[in-house]
Amino acid sequence: MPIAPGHYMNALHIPIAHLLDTIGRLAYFKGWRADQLARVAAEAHQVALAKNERLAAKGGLLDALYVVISGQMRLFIPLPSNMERVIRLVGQGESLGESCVLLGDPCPYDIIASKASHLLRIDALTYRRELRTDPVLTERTLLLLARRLLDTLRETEICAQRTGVQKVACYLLQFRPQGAETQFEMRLPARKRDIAGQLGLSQETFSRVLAFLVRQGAIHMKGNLIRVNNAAGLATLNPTGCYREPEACEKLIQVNAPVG
Amino acid sequence: MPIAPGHYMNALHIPIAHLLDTIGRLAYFKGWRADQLARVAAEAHQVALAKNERLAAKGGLLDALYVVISGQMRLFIPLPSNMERVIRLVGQGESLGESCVLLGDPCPYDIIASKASHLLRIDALTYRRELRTDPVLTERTLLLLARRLLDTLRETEICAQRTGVQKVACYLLQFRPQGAETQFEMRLPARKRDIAGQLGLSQETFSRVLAFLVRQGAIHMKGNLIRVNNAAGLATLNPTGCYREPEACEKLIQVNAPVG
DNA sequence: CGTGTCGTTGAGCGCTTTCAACCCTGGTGG
DNA sequence: CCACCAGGGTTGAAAGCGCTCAACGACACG
Repeated sequence: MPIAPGHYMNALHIPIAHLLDTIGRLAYFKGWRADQLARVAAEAHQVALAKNERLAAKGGLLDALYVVISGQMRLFIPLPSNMERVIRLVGQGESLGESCVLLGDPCPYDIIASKASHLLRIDALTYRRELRTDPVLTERTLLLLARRLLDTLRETEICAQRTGVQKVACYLLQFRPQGAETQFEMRLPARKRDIAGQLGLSQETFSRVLAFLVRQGAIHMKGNLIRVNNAAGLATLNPTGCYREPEACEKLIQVNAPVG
Repeated sequence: MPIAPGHYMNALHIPIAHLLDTIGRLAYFKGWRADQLARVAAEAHQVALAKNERLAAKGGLLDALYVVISGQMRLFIPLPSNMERVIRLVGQGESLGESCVLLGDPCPYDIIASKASHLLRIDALTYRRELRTDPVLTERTLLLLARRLLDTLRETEICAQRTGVQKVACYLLQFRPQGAETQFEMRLPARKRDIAGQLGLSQETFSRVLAFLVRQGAIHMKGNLIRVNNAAGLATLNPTGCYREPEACEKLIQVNAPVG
């Protein structure tokens, strides 16, 4: 349902009385002191975004920290050919914009709501004031950025793989739980098109690779739900030009030891 | 020149008396208090690495912060097919390892000396103690990681470009100084092979793209020194399969408006 | 003058992209 | 209840681009 333009980005959906409870339950604010939460709840603004509405553009100014109350935001670098290189998908309780606010740098990506979303907007001045007056908070933020940097490097590693099969294998194996040796289930955290953009693939190639893995028996797929049958085999799968000729694949399956 | 194995990683090259002055001049320690510097100089160890010697392996433990006193370190993700995806080149006065030390996570890349190098090794306990006891230092580190995260995103943007020509163009334009509209000079900060690894290209492709840009008149190259003739033109260059057939390129140069 | 490192060039293959059409599902309104 | 539509996903055919392997050239060093 489209929202009237004037309604964008300034709706107040949660009554002030309940806002404190709501944000107190968000993962981002875990461990904050009561007085800090109260100040943030009093000073922060709420932002409502319709699906596909843009919060910021690459190169623009980002003068606030945002915390996702509900919905999902998509951070991506727009490429020639209308493709998107997805940097991060930000879900409920996660934050975005720390680096830009702290350094005053222009936003390095486009930010768009991938679903109808509800954000908390913490002004740059407010944010920096809270950090400055509480070393504990500064340290927490330091750990947050360290974690995000390592996450980004993991993405880089995935994208560095040469073939699509290797990329998808690396990506899926990220979700393997502790102790799950060979089999596990997972759910894709976004549209396949966005996952593809995260792996540096076109959605068509991503689709083909998944279909190939299903044919090989390495995974089983039903909508967004994926069951990995052979985690060890995934990493070593040979992408031998196989996902173009279904019939040639059938032969290969019979030649090689079946994975299922 | 090979160094005796026992000599690796424990040589003391700078007398204690001069160490304090030496590290005080490094960019990383800019703004540190005298007493902090003194403690670090007293407790840190010096590490000498021969060219191509490894400091840490991907997946291994990294239990110290390192600051480059001299030389250059190469951080990269090893790929099947013996290729390297270079994450970062760390030069004099720069540091590495913050995220791993702070989070206790395994090292996300291999670390190898790309030249004979001299490092300062600050133990994890020492490092965390200094951070814990000085909020100013914590805040400085926070800004450092924010900067590094944005730098990593810029690398991601470069690597996300579809064609090699676009990658190289993006990479070169990074070095454009303020106010330099169309022309500027720069020096490649490492071996071409490592730059290629940073762009997600093979060294052969990188070489071919540079040769193509020279033929087009977009740049001029002499060893590691590159002069960009037409910054605006670089970004819009069409990679039309041209760097495979030199004679076909010649025609294109005459058809299109010459860039030089 | 050998030797090793670094960079360049050539030929061929293979993977990914591109553009296109098609399928499938859920929501909507008559 | 069903026709219709939009969004998301799948599949096909063709072409482009980069990788691989190999050989060669340039240069510094001992």
